Amino acid sequence: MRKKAPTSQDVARLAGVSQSTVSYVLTGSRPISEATRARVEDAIEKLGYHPNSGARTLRSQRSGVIGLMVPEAESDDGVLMVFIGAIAREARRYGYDILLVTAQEGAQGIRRVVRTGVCEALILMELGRHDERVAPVIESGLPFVTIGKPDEFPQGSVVDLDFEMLGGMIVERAVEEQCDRLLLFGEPGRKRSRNDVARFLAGVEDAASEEGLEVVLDAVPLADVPDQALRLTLPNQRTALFGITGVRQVLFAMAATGALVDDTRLFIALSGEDLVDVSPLLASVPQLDPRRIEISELAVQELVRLLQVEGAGPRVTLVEPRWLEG
Amino acid sequence: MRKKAPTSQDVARLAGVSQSTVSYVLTGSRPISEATRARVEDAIEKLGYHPNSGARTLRSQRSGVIGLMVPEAESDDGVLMVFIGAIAREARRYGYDILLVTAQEGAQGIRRVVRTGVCEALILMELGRHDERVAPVIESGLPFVTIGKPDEFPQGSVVDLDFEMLGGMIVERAVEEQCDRLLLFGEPGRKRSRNDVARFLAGVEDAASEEGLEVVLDAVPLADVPDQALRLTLPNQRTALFGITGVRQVLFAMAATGALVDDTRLFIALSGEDLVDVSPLLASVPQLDPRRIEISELAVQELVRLLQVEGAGPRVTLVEPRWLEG
DNA sequence: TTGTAGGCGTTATCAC
DNA sequence: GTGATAACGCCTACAA
Repeated sequence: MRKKAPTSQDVARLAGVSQSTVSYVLTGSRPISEATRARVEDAIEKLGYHPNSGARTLRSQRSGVIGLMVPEAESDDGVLMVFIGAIAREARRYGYDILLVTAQEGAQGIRRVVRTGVCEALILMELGRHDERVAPVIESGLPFVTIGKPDEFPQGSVVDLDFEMLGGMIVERAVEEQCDRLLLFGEPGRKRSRNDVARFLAGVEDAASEEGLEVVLDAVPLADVPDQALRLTLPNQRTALFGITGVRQVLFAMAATGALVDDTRLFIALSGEDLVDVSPLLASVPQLDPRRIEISELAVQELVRLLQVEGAGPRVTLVEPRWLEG
Repeated sequence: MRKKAPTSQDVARLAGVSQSTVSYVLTGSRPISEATRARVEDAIEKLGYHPNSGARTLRSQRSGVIGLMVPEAESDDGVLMVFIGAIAREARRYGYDILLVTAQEGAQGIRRVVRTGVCEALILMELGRHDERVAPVIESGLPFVTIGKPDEFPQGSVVDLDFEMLGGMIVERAVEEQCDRLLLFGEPGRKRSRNDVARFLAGVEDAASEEGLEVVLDAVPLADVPDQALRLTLPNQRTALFGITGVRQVLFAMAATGALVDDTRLFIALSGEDLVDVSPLLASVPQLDPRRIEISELAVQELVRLLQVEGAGPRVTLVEPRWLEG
């Protein structure tokens, strides 16, 4: 048997004040004497009162809900879950809830959550280059933040990893580690069209030409990894191996061929995927932290700023990668 | 510049009917003549009208939002994302949206989304044995479905994998594959306290005693996998290796020691984690599909039934595992 | 078959 | 410092 939730009317009655006073206590939009505030808060506590979301939304035009546009997860995608969890938690810290909008719904879905007023702001993840969902977002006029830097985006704020710096950092590290060559896997060459990959490669190339480091792209096409893993290293050289995606496949193949053993000839560094689930052994491989939690939290904070600070304009925030040593 | 969304009033004006008629066209709760219905739908189309969610919720006490209680994702957890994505998509098919309620919010969070009326139903994932969040859910009287079978749960519906059958299936397969022993990893022995693990082991033990198969639990404690992988097999025996969690770690360690090669002595079968991201080589390992997508969809369908079918009672649905061959 | 009107529970503008 | 009161946009009896 579901009993009706108490209303502010009930609270008012119990506290012996008018209904509007209850409202003012809640919103704090008007000074209230200590005495009555206490009485009202008592009554709220006693009744277990929570303001009705529908009514509040209807009246104030603010739903307290942020729409999160999530990409279609292809098979297991743990990375995504890290973002989503962090976003949801951070949003709650500011009193907002997260509503999922799946990529599958497309532009139509955006239009729906916007027009119905379910969401008062949006966070967009993994936008394509010319994503059909961008138009309705901009048209809606709602504040939004994208995680992942699109090519151009003057209308909403952007939070992303500084991929260019990431490229510079791995080059720098390779040099420090006495390496002559840097092998990049995870198809960075072929996926150059992606904004983040392009920025990463730009960072690599800039730094490499400055340091005189040889860079080999797509040294290990993921499909052929098993065959090629042993050929990665050259005699009398030390080689740095770095990748952001496909890390597990590459390491697995290398483990199978025994290539992981010789660290006089091979320096491995990684980014992007959690490796402890692959093997505790890899805990000692230096990793460039892609800082997904920080990025998620910043995205929420930025959105809250756009929502709450009068006249706040969009801006771009790039988060610096960090070395995590085993 | 955010332009106000059109209201049903606007639609009514444009269609030359009363506001209530628009409402009736939308809800279908009253017969409408073809002529006016067409005019109204035209106007709706023309204005891009979507009914205001706040108003509808306030009036009807139904928000069209399902709360999804997600567990705290420890590091990368791709499995979770599969559930969440499938749940969100299926919910949309029935006109519902998914709102995230993080485990971190605890019982308080449940109470909040319930009392404020943001959610009209709940899906609960990964409940602990005596989860503090259960009480407020039951107290709320809202319909709910749990994914994962708790020990006892007469109040809400349950959808879960049939873990007992899973246990039987791996034993049966091991026997078919001429194996003398079945090694289980992923700490099934130690985690016997978990309901699903307990059911799985019960299934294994029943079938094994019937078939006369030797079963070894925790043969490979995950932490020691590298050392033990080679000792797994015995001469002149064929051994079946099966695990649900920690699959990647075990396989990686076995790859490194070369233990994967000899399939005359080893039969590997797995469940629970996607392995293609570890290596395409593993695509040929037979897997017991834990059917997460089906479970997610069923959970939503079950919840919709509880919501929409008058007098519908809670029920338990167990989904059968399936063999996926490479 | 359609229109009129009341109210869902808030917020916020008037008054006092 | 506090109390009435008018919307917010929709649903749904009640009339016609």
